[in-house]
Amino acid sequence: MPELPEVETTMQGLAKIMAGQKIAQAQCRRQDLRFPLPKGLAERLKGKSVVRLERRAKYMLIHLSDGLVWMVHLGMSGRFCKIDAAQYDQPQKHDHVLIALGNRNFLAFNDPRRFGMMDLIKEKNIADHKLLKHLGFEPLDKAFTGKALYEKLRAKKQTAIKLAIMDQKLVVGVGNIYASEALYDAGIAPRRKGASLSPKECNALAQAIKKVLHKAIIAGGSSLRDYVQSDGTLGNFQEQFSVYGKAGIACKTKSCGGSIQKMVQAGRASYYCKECQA
DNA sequence: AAGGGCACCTGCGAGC
DNA sequence: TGCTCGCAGGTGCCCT
Repeated sequence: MPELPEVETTMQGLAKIMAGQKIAQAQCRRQDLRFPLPKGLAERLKGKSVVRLERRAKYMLIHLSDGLVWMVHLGMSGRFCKIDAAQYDQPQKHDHVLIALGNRNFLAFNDPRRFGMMDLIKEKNIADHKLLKHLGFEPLDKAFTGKALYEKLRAKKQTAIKLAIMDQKLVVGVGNIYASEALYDAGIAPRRKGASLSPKECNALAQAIKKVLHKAIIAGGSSLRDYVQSDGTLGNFQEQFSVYGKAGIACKTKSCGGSIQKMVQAGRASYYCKECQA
């Protein structure tokens, strides 16, 4: 479910509730998420204060007062819900980890498919973490430019461009939805080989990635306010999709006369307009 | 060595 | 109405 915008808005929502607060209590109800939860997670969270939160790729890094970092990935179906004391005592079906904060706020990590993961690591080891050290550019960083993308794609001779931009080693945070959206915006066909893109096309694509992610963050942020929503819909952003999930619908570039096509790449749905994307 | 495919799970909607 | 099937927004790892 969550791509970078959802993780970013979830983290912003969490920050409003958690930052500066003490974790008064925690409970883990299932250990078996994507990976087993770190040993003694609940006990190790208890009594710590939340110093600050940051995002790296689709990982949320929650810095605690003892120099540990609580690392959370939402997987496909994970979300944080603000709950009340009653639900803390009687959690819902997929509430796997629960937190009671010093300010009498309660949070549940709910994840039906259990593709989410958590870890607890030392702050100084973040950069070396197995799941973090291979990550590529942050798409919203200044360093992620068309030139940088072009150079990375030199090494991606045979890979279709859609798969290349979803490769977290190249650029992080672009999932299946925003890959289709960004390629449409840049006018590039999803099946093109990565290495076939010109510098100009790489520039258009890098800008398109930034644009679609930024727009989604704004949409999610505006609907988030002071509670943690993250049900994946990001407010009304789905209504703003140009191609994702719109097979058979007329392309919004009316003059092209095309309609949105659906195909499967590496087992995942891709949406595009064959008139507008070459 | 890079790239494709699979596996990990549950829920939901479409179709019969 | 109730079942089965296919599909879902992530990603590490195995196999070729």
